[in-house]
Amino acid sequence: MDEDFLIAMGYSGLTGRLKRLSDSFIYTTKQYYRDHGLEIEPNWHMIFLLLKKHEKLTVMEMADALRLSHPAIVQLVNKMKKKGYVDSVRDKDDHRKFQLTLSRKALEKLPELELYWEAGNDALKEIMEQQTIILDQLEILEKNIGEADFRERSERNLKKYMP
Amino acid sequence: MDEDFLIAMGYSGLTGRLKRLSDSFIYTTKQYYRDHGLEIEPNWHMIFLLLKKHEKLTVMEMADALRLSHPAIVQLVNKMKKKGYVDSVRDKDDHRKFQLTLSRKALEKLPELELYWEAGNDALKEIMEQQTIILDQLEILEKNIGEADFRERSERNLKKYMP
DNA sequence: TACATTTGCGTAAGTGCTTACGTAAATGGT
DNA sequence: ACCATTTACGTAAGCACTTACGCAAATGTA
Repeated sequence: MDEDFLIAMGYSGLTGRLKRLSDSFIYTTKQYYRDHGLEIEPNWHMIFLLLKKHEKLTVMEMADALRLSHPAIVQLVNKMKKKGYVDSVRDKDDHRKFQLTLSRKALEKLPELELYWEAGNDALKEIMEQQTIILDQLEILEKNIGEADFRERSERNLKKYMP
Repeated sequence: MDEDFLIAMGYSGLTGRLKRLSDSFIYTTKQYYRDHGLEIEPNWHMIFLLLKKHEKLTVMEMADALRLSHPAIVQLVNKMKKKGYVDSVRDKDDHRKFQLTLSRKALEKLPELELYWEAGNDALKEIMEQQTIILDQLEILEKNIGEADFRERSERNLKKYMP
């Protein structure tokens, strides 16, 4: 059994492979951070970079920018707050909102963190063999899914098989 | 805020995009199955197809074929057993092992399930615009990660930045 | 201005993977 | 034949996302 069955499956192996690949990045990144005593989690760098660029954002603005659900952001940000990387201030005009910013601690740590992320990017480039094809290909998938997702398309195609 | 920040991030957005894409497949597939009253979960089709091909396998053999950890298989298979799709028989020669097979119920349902999977594959082909580039590109990533994973490579690259 | 609707955020429960650890059965060396 | 090591499987805890639901604040409408 030395063949990778998911690869052998062709099209229908794609979704499993995406999950497997994504997880492999997440878990090795976690290990990487832990080895160096960094008290951050794998996906926090999205938030760091987002807040570095936009200064302050609300939960919904972040969810919108990252195309994630708002509870995903809430969970992420809560953990970052607990570690003291994110500050949260209630909006004066709209009391439902909280303006989120990078804390002083986050700004101080940022230059160091960026070294680790830079090394990660280099690793990524190696793995991608210095090419961006996969990024472009993913963008096509994302665009097509945006127009009609996997469920909708499956539904339509199902009619061909079940009259 | 109409730009997709993960895409705008370039290389460093890749891992987040893989996660997002993978999840989108998982959740829409779950919805798809639920809409049609199928009592199966998104990733069970890997097991169905694997056992269809190999008749009977142990947990470790499956983990090996799918390149997943053995607890992943145990969890999957336990749920499938609970729904009556998988039978488990203790190996006569090696009492640590269990030989897993598709149940009678699974074999009866298989032809119907395969229609739904076929429609899903067609959807996937649409999303991929009838091309296999992305599959080939993923295989390159998988191969390179197999040789040295993201953590190892990051570690090596880190030395360039931290003398 | 009163009231229904929308919006922002939060919590709960579910899914699926991982790593870490534990136990029992098989294997291997002397 | 014994004991240490390896292998197979299982369980527990953790992480990251989702959908579903709830509440309070803002908005829109008559």
